[in-house]
Amino acid sequence: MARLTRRFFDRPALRVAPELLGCRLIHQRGARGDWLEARIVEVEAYAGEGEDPASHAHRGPTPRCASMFGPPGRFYIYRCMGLHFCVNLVCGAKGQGGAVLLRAACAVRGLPTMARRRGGRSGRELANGPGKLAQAFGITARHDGCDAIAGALRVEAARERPARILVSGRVGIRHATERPWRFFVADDPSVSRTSLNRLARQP
DNA sequence: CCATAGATCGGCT
DNA sequence: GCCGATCTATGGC
Repeated sequence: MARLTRRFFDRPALRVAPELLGCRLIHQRGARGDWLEARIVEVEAYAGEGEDPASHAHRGPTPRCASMFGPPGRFYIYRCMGLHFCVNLVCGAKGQGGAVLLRAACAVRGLPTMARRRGGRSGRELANGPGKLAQAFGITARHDGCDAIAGALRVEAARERPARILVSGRVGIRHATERPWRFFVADDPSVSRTSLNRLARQP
């Protein structure tokens, strides 16, 4: 077990985000159930209330983003475009509203279950996007607000730090509010494919 | 390879 | 009403 600490998440999302690369997203379903595990390869930071126009927390708490304002180290899960779910980790002190979006991961354990949930896809296609990652893990709104440190669904510390990390703008954010807050593992096939990848730089 | 339509929900212009 | 922290299927080059 390589548990993360509450303190790890009790920092600005921008600081936590790059350190989540290489960490493991794990979904342990009962003593005899499946063990799903994936190495996180792409994340985005979103700041709290009043700091970041692209963040759901920008204008303060709403019913949807209430868990962003809860204690750090828990999940903020929301439905995107009416269809998919996106998985975030709450960062910073309680009441601030910061979070890191998990955008992509490389599946390392429980591949058959993920493949079934992903309609028979395999390899990098299992979790190379925010909605795909949530689908592969079976994550829905019922995980919103759940503990991400010791729960059945959780994040564990990295065994090895990624060799090279790159930064780019966040995907799908309007130019006026754009910030270089997307972090991903260089040359990793499980990173989502976007034109921003070519423009990425060293942190 | 690239562009686009459609699914469908919460929050705000 | 409209737009968005998305993905897939489809059609064109």
